[in-house]
Order: sequence, then structure tokens, then C-alpha cells
Amino acid sequence: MPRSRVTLKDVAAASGVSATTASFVLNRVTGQTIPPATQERVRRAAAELGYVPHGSARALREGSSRLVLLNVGELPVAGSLRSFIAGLDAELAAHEHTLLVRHGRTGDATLRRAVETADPRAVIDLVKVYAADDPDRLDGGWIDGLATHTATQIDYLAGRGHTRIGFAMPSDDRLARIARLRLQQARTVARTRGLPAPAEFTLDDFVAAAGTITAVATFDGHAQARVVPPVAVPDGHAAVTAVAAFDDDTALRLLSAMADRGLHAPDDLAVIGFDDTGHGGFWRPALTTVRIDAEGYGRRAARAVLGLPTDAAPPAPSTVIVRSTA
Amino acid sequence: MPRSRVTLKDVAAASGVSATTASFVLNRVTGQTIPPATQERVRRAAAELGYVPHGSARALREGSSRLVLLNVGELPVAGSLRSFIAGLDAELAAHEHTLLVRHGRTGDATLRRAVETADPRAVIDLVKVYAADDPDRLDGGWIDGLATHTATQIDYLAGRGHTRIGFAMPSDDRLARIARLRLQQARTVARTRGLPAPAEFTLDDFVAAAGTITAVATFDGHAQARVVPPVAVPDGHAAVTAVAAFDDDTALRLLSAMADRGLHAPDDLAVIGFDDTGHGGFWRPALTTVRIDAEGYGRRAARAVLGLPTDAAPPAPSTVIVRSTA
DNA sequence: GTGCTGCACTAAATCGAATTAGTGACGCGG
DNA sequence: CCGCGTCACTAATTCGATTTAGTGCAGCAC
Repeated sequence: MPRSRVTLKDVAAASGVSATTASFVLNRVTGQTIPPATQERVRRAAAELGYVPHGSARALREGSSRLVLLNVGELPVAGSLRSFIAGLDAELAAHEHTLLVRHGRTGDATLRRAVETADPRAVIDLVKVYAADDPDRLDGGWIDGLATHTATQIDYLAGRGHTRIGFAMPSDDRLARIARLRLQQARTVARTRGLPAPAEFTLDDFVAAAGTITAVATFDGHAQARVVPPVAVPDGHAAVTAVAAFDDDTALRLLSAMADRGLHAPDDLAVIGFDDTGHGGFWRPALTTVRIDAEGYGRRAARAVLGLPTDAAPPAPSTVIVRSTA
Repeated sequence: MPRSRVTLKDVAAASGVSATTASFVLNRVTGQTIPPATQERVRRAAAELGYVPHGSARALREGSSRLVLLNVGELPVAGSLRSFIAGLDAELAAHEHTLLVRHGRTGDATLRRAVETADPRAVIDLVKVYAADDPDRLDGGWIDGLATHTATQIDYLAGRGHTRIGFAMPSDDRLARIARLRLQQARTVARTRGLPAPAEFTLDDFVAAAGTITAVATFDGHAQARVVPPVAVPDGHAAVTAVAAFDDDTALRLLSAMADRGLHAPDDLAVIGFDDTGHGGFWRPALTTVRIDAEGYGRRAARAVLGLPTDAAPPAPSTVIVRSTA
């Protein structure tokens, strides 16, 4: 029985009022005096007929749909992004909005097309947020929060007595911008704590800054690690004793390379991940990492895009999940 | 300079024709005779003014928007789902449509709300596809293809001389329905090949069907594995020599539990994953797994929802990525 | 009884594109 | 020169909800 769509007019007819009145009632428009009895009639009719407002018609009239678009590009939906999405979605739903996500290598053009056809109320472009500083950010303070989470990570290592720390960068170019930001933050934290600046290294070329690490490996970019012989620590340099990784994935790759060389965490080298994905817990040794209240940031982002005050209910501070590698 | 939206009327005015004509030109409506010169004028005006059709208005008129909604629920966007999305998106884009994804624990109600506000041309609900047989499936044959991919997995093990095979089920209830389907398929394949039926086990209770495995572990549901003492193989039963896992994640958990017990793959027990996520390649030993041409299925799904013929260009057959565990 | 206020509503316009049903001008056959 | 068809367009309607600008009536003050 695919009877055609129930419109506002149908509801109005069924309850013996005009569409205008029906609209006023169903949208709880203020400044209108409509007796409770009439309101009740309208609402009952709407419920009985199973009326649902037509999204496109409403969007046309209101100027934009009640959708919010989140562009995640090729970021994996795991760990904190998953929670971020959950928080965002929940808070938006609480305000009659819906979250929809765009995935994939998004040329600017495809995102624009998506925006044109969905006509969303707002767009949160994480790819852009990650790729550059974006003055009017809608990420709920996600990027800003990163500094304190990085501090959580470095402080844990420092608290364990490590002073010569390495910072492992991801090999994925798309993450380069934010990785550099994280590295700066790590250095700032170290300076504040009176520690030497963390040594930067990428896993593609494990030799890192001035040979400050004792293990060397190169990666073929995808999955397999190729191991090359160890490098002597040059005179005047001390070996790194702990590594803070850009994220869990980077940490896991490092662990994998270490295992290939017979190195063991945390004894040979302590490793701490960042932004728990759950995967790290299955590794042996299990990865110590930092957990972030991404859901809180998601909720803040939602409030930001809807123009609501974001001061209330700040995200919880990040914490260290202590497992075995550091 | 937030000059207001450029509408079709603006384009019409700028090129000295009516909105009707402009619409005909821009939509390449057949059965209309419009001289190339006029067409050129309209198109040029559209380009110069930067006209973009208003998605909501078009949706209102056409009956639905040019969006396609994919509900992935809490499935991780990794491995084949990522490729599925890529293929779906590309094929839809080629036909002027846009893919948008819904994430998260989706009560039916929230999905419905999303559908109401986005008013999409079609909805592909993977959660539903995974949870039950769905007569008019729009998944591009994904579920159907599973049988042949399962065969790829089992056949590889058989080809290596294994006859007593276990099938490791995921501990996640949300995957139970599809896991059972996979198990049935594995058994069918085994029967066809003259092998004993694969033993089912879940990682939550590793003891499995009638003690057919030599290692025992229980999991706390999230990340950590708790190890309990080994169980003797009961009389009249032979130990499993190889395990086909429901997916890479399940395989990795198994590997993790084995490492805790000092068991080594493939010697103590061969393990093959399913649906390469890339992660498996970083493990030591690196996980052997099955790769699926999910992108092809995504493209087929796109054609299915758009009502295009899906016969052409079937997805490529699945292949085994041989690494170290089997 | 006139003027005014407040109540309980409604007609009509609006958002922007697509589409149906034409219209006027011109050419051509008869 | 009449009739017909084709060409090159266009006016007007439609999709469904929201919103502005009212309308008609009752009740009250003066």
C-alpha cells in the first residue's frame, strides 16, 4: 500500500484547521495563541496519519537542511574519531539535527558537490582541520586539546624517568601537517619540564635525527617492514630510551620493527602510543597508550556548529592506559 | 561579500532567455530544439555567475535528493568496507549522485530520521544486510560473494594439507548473524572437498566445540586476553591444525592469545584471516589473509541502487595474501 | 454605539528547480 | 493564400513546509 506521502495539508484537513495552524502547532511557534484543544487535535491527527515533515521542502524554505556534514577523508574511523563521531551525532540528534559522514579521497570538488546536494546546515571538514590552521574551526577544540594530550603522553614517559625521548612520526603524508604540530607540542612540553627536545624520526627512515636511536628499519610504505643493520650511536649523542608515537598505528609499526630485530619493549626501548584504538591491547607486548575523551570534543563540535554556547561540559582530560610497552 | 545564491532565474536573465529554457539547456533535456548559440550563451552565463543548482529545491521537485545513504552502524571502516565505500562512491559520482555515510549505534529511529531529513534516493543498510536476510538487497552481491571468498580461505588451508580445521567466530554479538552464515559456508566448502566439518569456536570461550583445540583462553570482551591453562584433547578427538578466522581482527586476537601461551603460528597452529585490513601485516608473525575486491562490490551496489544493469564488470575473485601464519 | 484589544485562526507568498502545456513566427506544400 | 508542421521559446504549475500579513469576531471601556 504505498499510499503517497502524508503532507501537512493532510494533517490540516484531518484536524479541521488550515495548514498554517497545523504548522504553528507542530513547530511550537511562539507568539501564537492556539487553544490546547486545537493543538491536541492537530497533534493527534499528525500521529494517526503518520505525518513526517518533508526534509527537502523544509530545507528549501529554511535555507538549509538539518544535516551536518563531517568530512573525514581517509582518516580511519577508529579510536578517537569513532568516539568523536558518536559525541557529535548524539548532541546533534538532541537538537533535531542529523550527522552524515563523507569518506574517501576527497578532492575539494567532490566535497563541494556533496555540500551542494545535501545543503547541510554546517560542514566540519576534518581533512582541512588536519591539513592547515583554519581560523573559524568547528572541531570543538579538538586541535587545541591536542597540546594537553601530548603533554599527558610525554609526562608519563618523564615520570618513568626517561629523559632522552624520541617522537615517532607517521609515514603517511596526509598526516604530516598534524604530526608536525604534535612534534612541536612535544618539544614545548619537554622544554617546560627541563628535558632535552624529543628527537624526531619517521619510520620510513628510522635513522632519525642525528642517529639518536639504536635501531634502524625502513618500511615499504604499506605493511611489511624491511630491517637493515643497526647503526652505532655517534659520539656525542646518547641513545633514546623511550619513544612517544604520533598514534597507535605508528607505535605498532615501531613495535613490529623492534620485534624483527629482537628488541623488546619496554626494556630496550619504551614505547607509548596515542589515541587508543583498542588494537594495541592485543599486541604482545600490549601497547601502553593515551586515551582521549573524544566524545566530549564531538559534543562540543556539535554545539559549535549549531551556534550554541560551548562553555558547559568540557571534555574530560586525557589519561594514560598503562599496559606493557612503557 | 556573501552575495546571495545564484539561481536559475539569474542565469536566465543574464543570458536573455526564460528560466525554462535555461533549465532545458543545463539539464540537456531531449526533445527540445535549442540552437547551439543559445545553449552556449546559457552555459557561459551559468559558468560566469557560478551557478550551482540548489540541492533541496531539486530534491523537492524530483521527489528525492541525489544522495545515497549508507548505514554502516558500528562496523569498522577498514579493510573491505573502506574499499566498498570507495567503489560505491566513485560509481555514484559518475552518475551525479553522492554517497553519505551514517555511523554509530543506530536505533532504527535515528536512521529513519536521517532518511527523513536527507530524503535520499536510496538507502543501503549494511547493518540490516548483516543482521538478516533481506529480500531486495542493495549490497551489490556482497553477501552472496561471501561464499566464494570463504571457499578461497578454506581451500588455501586444504591446499596446505590441513584437514582438521577450526573456524574462529567473533565475540561481537552484532556480527553473530553473519558469522553464522560464514560458518555454514565454510562447512559447505569442507563437505564439497571431502573434509571434516570445521569446528566452531568463539574466542570468548576458546574451548570450542568438544575440545578440538589445544589452547584455551578467555577474553574480557574488550582488549586484554586472560590466559587459562591448556585443555587436554579429549579421547576420540583430534586437535585442530589450522584455523580460519571470521575476520582479521578475530585472527589477530587468536594470535595474541597464542603468543601469551607460547604457541607459534603456523607450526603449532596455522591461522588465516579474512578481509585484509593492513594491520595484520604488522604483526609478528605477519598474518596470512584473504583479500576481497570490495571496490567491485561497491560499484555493483551503486549500479543496483540507481537501477542500472549490474551484469557488466563483476568484482574480481578473492585472493590469498600469503604472509607467515599459514 | 464606537473604538480598541486580544483571540483564533487563515490566505497567500516564498524558497528554487523541473515540467507540462502551450504560443508566435516562419517555411513549405498544395 | 490557406493550412500545417517545425522551431525556439515561455507562462504557469508543481513539489511541501514556513512565515508574513492579515481577517473576522467577541468582549470591554467609555
